[in-house]
Amino acid sequence: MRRAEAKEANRRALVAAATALIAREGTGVRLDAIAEAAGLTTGAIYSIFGSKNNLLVAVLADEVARVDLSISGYDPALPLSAVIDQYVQTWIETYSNYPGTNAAFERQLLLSAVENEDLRLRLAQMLQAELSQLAQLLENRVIDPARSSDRTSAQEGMAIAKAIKAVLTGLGVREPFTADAPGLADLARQSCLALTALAHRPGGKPAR
Amino acid sequence: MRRAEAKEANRRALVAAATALIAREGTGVRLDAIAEAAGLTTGAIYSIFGSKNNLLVAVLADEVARVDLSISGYDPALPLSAVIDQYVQTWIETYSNYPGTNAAFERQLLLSAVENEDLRLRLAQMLQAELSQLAQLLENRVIDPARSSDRTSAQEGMAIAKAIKAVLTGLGVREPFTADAPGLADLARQSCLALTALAHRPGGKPAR
Amino acid sequence: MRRAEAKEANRRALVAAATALIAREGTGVRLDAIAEAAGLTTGAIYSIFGSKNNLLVAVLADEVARVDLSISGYDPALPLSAVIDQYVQTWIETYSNYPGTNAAFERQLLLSAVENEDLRLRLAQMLQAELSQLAQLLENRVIDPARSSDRTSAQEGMAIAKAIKAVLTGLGVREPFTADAPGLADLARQSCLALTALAHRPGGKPAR
Amino acid sequence: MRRAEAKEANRRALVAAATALIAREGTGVRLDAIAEAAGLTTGAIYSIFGSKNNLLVAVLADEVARVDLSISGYDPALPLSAVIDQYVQTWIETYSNYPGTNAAFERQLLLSAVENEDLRLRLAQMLQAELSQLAQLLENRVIDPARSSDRTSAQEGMAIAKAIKAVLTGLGVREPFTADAPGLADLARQSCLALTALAHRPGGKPAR
DNA sequence: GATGAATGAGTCTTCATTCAT
DNA sequence: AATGAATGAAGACTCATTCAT
Repeated sequence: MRRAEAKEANRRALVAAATALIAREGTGVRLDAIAEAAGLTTGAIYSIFGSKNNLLVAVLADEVARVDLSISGYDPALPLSAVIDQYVQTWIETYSNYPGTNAAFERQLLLSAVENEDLRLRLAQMLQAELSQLAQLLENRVIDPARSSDRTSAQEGMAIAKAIKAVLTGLGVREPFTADAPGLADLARQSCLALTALAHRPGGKPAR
Repeated sequence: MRRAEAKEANRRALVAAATALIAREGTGVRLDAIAEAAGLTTGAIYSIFGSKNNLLVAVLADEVARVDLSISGYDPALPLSAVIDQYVQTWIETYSNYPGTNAAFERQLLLSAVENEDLRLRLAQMLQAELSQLAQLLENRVIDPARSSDRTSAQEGMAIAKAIKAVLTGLGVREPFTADAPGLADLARQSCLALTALAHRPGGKPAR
Repeated sequence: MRRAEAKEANRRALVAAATALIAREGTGVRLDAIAEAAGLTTGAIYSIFGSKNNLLVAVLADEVARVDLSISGYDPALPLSAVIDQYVQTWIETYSNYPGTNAAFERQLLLSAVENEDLRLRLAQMLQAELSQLAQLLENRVIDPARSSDRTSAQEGMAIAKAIKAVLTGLGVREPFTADAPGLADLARQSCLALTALAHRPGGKPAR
Repeated sequence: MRRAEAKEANRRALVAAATALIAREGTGVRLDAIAEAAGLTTGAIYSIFGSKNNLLVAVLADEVARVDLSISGYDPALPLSAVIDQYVQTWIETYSNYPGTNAAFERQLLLSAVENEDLRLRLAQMLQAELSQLAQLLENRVIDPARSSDRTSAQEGMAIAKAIKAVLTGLGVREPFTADAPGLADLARQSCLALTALAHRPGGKPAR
């Protein structure tokens, strides 16, 4: 089945080209540019995806899959703050490794998604999935090492997950408008750790 | 000077119309639509602003001015958490009062400014100003009412300000993709309060 | 109001250009070609008509108006056969004067109309109007000069009108596929006159 | 020779599918649609016919063959009006049996052939053949049963044949634009019978 | 200063056709 | 012989911008 393989390869090439170009120029990229970057023609895009919109959705789906893989399996014994620290660390690395690309890509997608129903639904779904994964990771964790019986409830896990996601998204979105890129990583880490306060309860002083 | 007055009135009408439409449809709105909403024609936009881009910049500048006015003068005696609470409260109200409009407007501008250098610079400047104001508000505040001598430094004020802004921006940007709009206000409040932990120091009690 | 006049002139130029080109090449003509022929640009077509389809409809409406004018006022005293003769004569002249153009235009429109709902409805309406006019012209006419009291009923007028229209349309549509263009006029005339037989009644032998 | 048989079967399937689709959607149908309807792929069309145009020609040729078969052998003793009646009856049946299909097919081909030289020549040839057959059928027929020696000449036969064909084509082409489909059969019959008047000569009684 | 008709470059999309398998 | 993925030319439509009135 050489045929199917070739098609799959082209499909991947197009998604990769699209991802890169979208990160740089936004979803307004011309199909010609994407096709050329993939060594194909616009017709191929239509042959494979049917429309520009479907290509965008495919690009998004691809991203979802990648994220799904990266957030798995943290040691169940880790306390809350350690898990958060590790998660943020991963985020920072991803963020720094693909200089600008990854974050820019998400920003661009967020932007277009507001005006594009198809994309909005997909993105909502993807973000929801990410959130659930993170919430699960933060659930049933020791809050204060000194009191190991005190663990995060599912609600707390979700609340912290939402707050963390908001902080990171906010930092990412605002990044192009701020001068001090260097301090970003630290701020992200400190802020997210501070959010553990959302789980503290009456034993100490409650956060609520 | 009737001429000048009329021009000024038209200018205002166009900025208002543009603000509303951008909030709803993004910066991709057609000039025709903006002109019509303002009871004028596209030609007027060129007469007054010279280009679509200049109109967008004007819209943004208008917003800056409005924000500058709203964040002023909190009682110097208020402790850190009270100031944050009040600030978030204001944000929530703004957010709810102009259903979607205000927040949507910022979202749209924030997101599309990435592709537009003119806009990016203006927006960076505006966001920086907002940030400084907020940082100043949070500076030299009592952290823990029990220890009134323990006050936030300028650095801490800035750090908390950045974190708060990130949380609020993140919540705003993600909002169109999340189901539970109702819980938004609470989450915003709790999260921002949790960020006071950024000011707690080893000597005092850790954030609760 | 120079503005409006200019627009109206452009509108007419576009309709004329479109009519001519459609006759020659069919409704598949490129908008560029039409615009160029009218000394304008494609944008003008969109400014004035909004879409290619609307232009086609306008072209059709224009044709309707022209036909409406040409079929009016035959002497009420003329007997049936004379009216038919005159009508066919007019048809033949129109047909010959615009060498191919007119007939070709109708043919082309008939063709595209089958696949274009908008056009189909308009054309149906136009053909219905034409038919009614002709039917009215043929109603209450003396059938046999020898028996001047014997006149066509409304039903008979309509039936003959339909038959005449069918013959003429049929001849027009088949014309590009027949060799003997010269005999066309005569055949049209004889055939239509023969259709008066549709009105003969029991006094002679009924046609029905 | 399994290969040849399979090819022939595919050929037939494609012609049948094309005929049906052309009837419904016109010659603008996509090759994909035709191929799919025939259970094949576009490549097969090129393998067998070489081009879309050749397929259309083949479809037309197929139709010619079918028509040749259907118009044969009317009783030589039948008078003119009876032959016409029978012919029209056949037409009406064909028309009604394949609801719309058959007539629609001819309509579409007739109309689109104008823009396609290959098709035009073929169609001209086919229509000429049909016409000759019908003319021959109408030649040397008794015009008025009361005067059996009065028979149609070859010229008269041809004239009536042309007129009948024009009427039927005209009715068929106009059909999609008229409301009263039910009356169509009757009108066709009456009109064609009225055309016998084309054979009446001064000596005999005038057309009734 | 405002009007609004026209411009025209920019893009997505369609589909007959090709060709390696 | 048939497949079906890719091609690429063609064409409709959008919209910021211009400019005569």
